[in-house]
Amino acid sequence: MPNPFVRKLRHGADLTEADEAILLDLAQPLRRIEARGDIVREGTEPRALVLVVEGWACRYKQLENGKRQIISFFLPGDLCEPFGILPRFMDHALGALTPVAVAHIQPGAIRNAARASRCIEEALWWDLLAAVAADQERVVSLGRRSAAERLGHLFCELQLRLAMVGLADPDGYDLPVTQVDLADLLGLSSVHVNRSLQELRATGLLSLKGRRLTIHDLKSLQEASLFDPGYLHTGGVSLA
Amino acid sequence: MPNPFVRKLRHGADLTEADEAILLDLAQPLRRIEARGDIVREGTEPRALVLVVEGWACRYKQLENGKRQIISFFLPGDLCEPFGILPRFMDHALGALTPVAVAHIQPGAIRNAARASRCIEEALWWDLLAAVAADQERVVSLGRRSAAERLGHLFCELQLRLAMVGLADPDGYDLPVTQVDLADLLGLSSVHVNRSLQELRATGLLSLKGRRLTIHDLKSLQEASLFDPGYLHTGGVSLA
DNA sequence: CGGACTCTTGATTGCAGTCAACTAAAGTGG
DNA sequence: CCACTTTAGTTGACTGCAATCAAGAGTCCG
Repeated sequence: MPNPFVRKLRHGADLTEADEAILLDLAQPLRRIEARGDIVREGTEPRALVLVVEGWACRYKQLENGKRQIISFFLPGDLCEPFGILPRFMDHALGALTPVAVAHIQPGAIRNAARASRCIEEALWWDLLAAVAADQERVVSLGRRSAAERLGHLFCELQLRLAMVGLADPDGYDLPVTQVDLADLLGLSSVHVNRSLQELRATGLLSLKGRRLTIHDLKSLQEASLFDPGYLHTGGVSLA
Repeated sequence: MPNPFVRKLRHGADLTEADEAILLDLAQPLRRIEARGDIVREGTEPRALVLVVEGWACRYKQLENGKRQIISFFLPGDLCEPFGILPRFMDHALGALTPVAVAHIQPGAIRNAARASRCIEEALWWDLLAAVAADQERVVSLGRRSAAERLGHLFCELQLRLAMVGLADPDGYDLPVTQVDLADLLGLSSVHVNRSLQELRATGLLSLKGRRLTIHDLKSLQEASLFDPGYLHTGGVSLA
């Protein structure tokens, strides 16, 4: 299986073999982090962009009052910050939800790759746009969707994103996170996540057993969760 | 007063006069939209990036169930989408909260400006990072902060952002939006916003009368709202 | 076979939503 | 200039979703 980063970017532009070689080169030396470890701690000065190659990670913030909010999930192939730039310091942390392997990339190297190939540039911008769209859709979930809708919506989103890197079957995928993680992403308590999951199972639209999520009726689940399958811009973008 | 776009970008890099001239040129022909009108409707194909020059605007999504969620506020000087790219279609709408004046910019023109000057490139990336950070902080608010904290946090954020374009006094600023708008941004009902505002006024940290917000004790308000003044990266970024 | 998570369930509490009525302010038009 | 309308803000009563607290069951793993 090719590198998930390359594999995902193919959805954003028609990459040539040369393009793919450049990208593959970027995603090179791997660092492994154990489950629940921090990839980058809050408040530190980042030295490189983080690309997730294996496992699931997240961006999160630990509040003074003890609560945790996960801002985004990162799947294999996901860049944890916008390409092209490094923040002066981390205003949030990057954490591993499962054991992960990451690559560290210099923004300069990515910008060079983008300059070298119009397709790479297009693909990277497309990826950035999709990441931003997913985060914004999370705002909508947190603000105006019920607990069950939030869960359903997330499951639809993950189905799409995992499919792009070949990690989803047509009827579901492995969901290697705990209910506490889901709660911290969706702004709920873990108890309420548990009850809402039961509610979803009761609809017959999906099953969740162990770490395996099976979606029996994606179309209906999307409707029930107010999910718009187009928002990740799977159709690409235009550099205009 | 100089153009707010230029004025804001000065915080992200040391722009030369030539840089500023280029940016000013981009922000040129103005289009006016009445309060509550749409700048760009959801589902349409955008033809240019939108830059807000005067007035307040927002990104929002209208749900099937009738609810509205505002995803971000845009102040004078704000670009409504990441520079450098156009989405194929709008998965959300851009609306005017007050009468606004906007400029339409071609992503190609912006990318050219970024290529022409390292400082412009740096400033634009810094701006993108700050916009993303603000959106992400909103996720934290929606997920894990109480109603009063959300309001207080927002007021602190706006103080900072407005100050960057010279639209805030040291002790407050004009807040030209309704309580319904605030509710739709913060994921609350307007009734609850009203009550939480009274609660905030009762603390003595701020007053809000008519369209004028006065912050009596910014430091305390920041602490009460779990606000981290550094998160907008006012210290700049590094292209590394 | 502990021990530590994770998940599940029950009981209770409370924050925030909904519904509804009313006030105040600001237009609008005859 | 004054009825009339519209919009924004305020208040009260009630409801309900989701948080919290607490305890028990299931699972994984050293």
